[in-house]
Amino acid sequence: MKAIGFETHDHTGCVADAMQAAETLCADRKLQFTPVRRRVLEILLDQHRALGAYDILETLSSEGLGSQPPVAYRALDFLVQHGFAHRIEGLNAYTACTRPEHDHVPAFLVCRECRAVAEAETEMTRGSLGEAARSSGFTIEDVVIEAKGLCPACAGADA
Amino acid sequence: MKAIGFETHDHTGCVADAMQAAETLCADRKLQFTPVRRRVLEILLDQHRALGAYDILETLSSEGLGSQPPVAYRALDFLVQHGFAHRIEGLNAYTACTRPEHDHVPAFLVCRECRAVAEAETEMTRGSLGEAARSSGFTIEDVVIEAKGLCPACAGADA
DNA sequence: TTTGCAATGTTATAACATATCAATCCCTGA
DNA sequence: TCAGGGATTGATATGTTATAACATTGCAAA
Repeated sequence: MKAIGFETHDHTGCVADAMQAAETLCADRKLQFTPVRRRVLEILLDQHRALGAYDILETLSSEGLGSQPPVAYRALDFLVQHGFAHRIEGLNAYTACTRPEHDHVPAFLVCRECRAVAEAETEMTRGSLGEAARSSGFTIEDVVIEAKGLCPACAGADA
Repeated sequence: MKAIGFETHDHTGCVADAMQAAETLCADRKLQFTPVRRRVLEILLDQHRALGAYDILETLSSEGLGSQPPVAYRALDFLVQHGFAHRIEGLNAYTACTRPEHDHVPAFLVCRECRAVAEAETEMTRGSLGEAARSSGFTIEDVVIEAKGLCPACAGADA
């Protein structure tokens, strides 16, 4: 139970809502929202920060849901693939998506201390990068935008 | 000897120029441009694509310049720290900086096939992200922007 | 000469990720 | 209802990237 977008909020409700949304989306798209996948998303939502695959695996393992790396990676791949989670490249870690409903190019604010993650909108992206790409004949398939720094809580703790 | 910005160019000259620039900058800033550091930058420049630390280590090792991982990582850290190279998070790899002279927030076009890397300018960045950061009290220290896709050469090879 | 400091050398291990193949589940059409 | 096929899981092994920890070297300032 940490920061989300670095503000406090009704966390229990936020997790429940997100899980409900995921259930619905999976049903609509005829995706199998299996126990492991469900639980991994729950674990990610519960934290609002980036977790490594092995962090997740540890929790799964303690709950008898699987103990080998592929278990965690498969579930994470599924969640990322379908937009329920994002991979944070700068940390080799994963975080729940705060807006699974609509298609977006996410940008992240990632705290290097506590690994809290806030997800921001980005209008641009296709703009300045898109031009550079077009003019050189490069085909963009995916864009990653991550800002690393200190969240309010950790900045305060330092001072 | 591959693409740079995905166009052909005078590669020998480009490497020599970049090395010369690095020499000068190190002298100005009283940085030790040691043989291993020099050679690693050369290796990166020679390729214009992202190389893993172990790729580099292999070359170093074959030349008697060191055979253990820390050798490569230390040199890469130095180069990245001082702006002579960038880390490509999306590949866990490294590439030479094409503009070490001026301070910039780089954006990369990274080919997922051949790992060729083009470095683009970004005017914005501080803009939309900066606002989100400010309003939530987050302190940005570093921004990573990477677009993954297909370079012209690899897109052509597919078709 | 001593002391300090940056860079190296060296070993070991941590952390992250995937290939492979067998077994099982679950939907769907006959 | 049951056979087939695709998706998912189980399990083992291994590959890849990165760092901790500690010893040593080399140079230069005090």
